[in-house]
Amino acid sequence: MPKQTFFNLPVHKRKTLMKAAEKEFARVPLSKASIASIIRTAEIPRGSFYQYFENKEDLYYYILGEQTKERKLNLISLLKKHNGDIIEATIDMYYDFLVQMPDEEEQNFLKNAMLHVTHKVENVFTDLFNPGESEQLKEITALINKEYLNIKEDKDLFHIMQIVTAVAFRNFVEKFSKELSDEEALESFTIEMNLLKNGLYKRE
Amino acid sequence: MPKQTFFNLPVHKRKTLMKAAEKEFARVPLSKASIASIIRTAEIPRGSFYQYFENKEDLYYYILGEQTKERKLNLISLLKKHNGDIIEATIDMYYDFLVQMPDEEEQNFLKNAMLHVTHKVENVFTDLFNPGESEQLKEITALINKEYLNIKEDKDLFHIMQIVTAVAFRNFVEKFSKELSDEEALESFTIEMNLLKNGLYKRE
DNA sequence: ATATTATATGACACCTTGTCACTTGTCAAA
DNA sequence: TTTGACAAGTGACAAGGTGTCATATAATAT
Repeated sequence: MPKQTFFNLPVHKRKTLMKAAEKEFARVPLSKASIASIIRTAEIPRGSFYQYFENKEDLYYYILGEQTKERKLNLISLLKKHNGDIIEATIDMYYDFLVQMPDEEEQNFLKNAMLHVTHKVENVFTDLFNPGESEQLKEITALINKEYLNIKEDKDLFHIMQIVTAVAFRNFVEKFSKELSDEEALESFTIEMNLLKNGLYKRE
Repeated sequence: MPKQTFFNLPVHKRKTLMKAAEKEFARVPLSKASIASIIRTAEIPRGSFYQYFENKEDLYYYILGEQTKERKLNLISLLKKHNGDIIEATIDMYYDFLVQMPDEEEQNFLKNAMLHVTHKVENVFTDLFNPGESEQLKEITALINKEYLNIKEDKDLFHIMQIVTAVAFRNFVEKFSKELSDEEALESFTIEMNLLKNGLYKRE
């Protein structure tokens, strides 16, 4: 987490810094990103950077976390739209990602995040459904229609969400790494989501 | 890929170098690993390193690839043991990983690989089933008993393998990141594998 | 007005990487 | 055995990065 000093900053300065960081993380993956480059762009002295953040990663995961907040809201509205059908909501979300992704910088940022995933990055994405989190999680689980689902106990819901996000995540990565078109990516994704719904094994 | 020069090296020297590299990659994740440290341990000059490898990553993915070869053989034998039941074979493999993992260094190496996954690392793991690969893939797909599976076309098999590996992989990462005991990890994994078999959604 | 605390700053020590001019080894042909 | 050509070995070096710290400055409380 950024230090308090960062949050005390005048909005203008804070935004400039974030902009510069996003630009750098869109340019190259985290491991190749340099603080030097960020502060050059933002025109702040080196010492100041360390006044605000522990290090590169601190800043990076902060940005990623902020983005997740928006995505969480999106998921909630999609669950409502699809009567709590978690798979349909996920498919819709996947579609939004592919088609609605606005500027190129944001796309590159995501691409770099996906291709050079660290566990933390993946968590930020799957944290959409992570237990022990905010009240938002409760809102989400309440929205999920368990009628559809093949679960006995409540904790099975957690496993289902783990599976859905793991597969969805992998599909994003594939989309970028194999440079699939939106249509190809969506087809592949839909096939896998249906396999998840119905089971990989034949019904007896 | 390492350069030819590396393969021309006397076995002794090559092994020393690999040992040193494995040690370094067990110590810290790829992004923090340093060539300087490797050559210090292996007692080879800096210039030589670049005679053998493009860079850190080149060496790293080579090691990871070598390890995959062994794992592939393991999978083949497990498929035979389980009559081509891909889920049962995967569960068995997961168990082997957890329980049979020999020395601590190998464990740390894997841990670092898992927690700081890049797309390439994940691929090395899922490449167990990647299409377009060796004849071994044919051997593996031939071994898989499609009777069990809920597939119409042959390409669905690919999707099934993607799903199984994505979920298995995620489970490994969770095991390390949440520091689960072998029993906990295995329980979670088995639940998810069964959900995959039978489907996340209720049968109508 | 003064003390206290928060913020800003950039030079610095230290570390890494990848390169390159140069040395050394190898081996087949003369 | 000499020679020459090519492969391999070597370490100093430039370029660039990180995190820290002593010092300067601003802001705030007393």
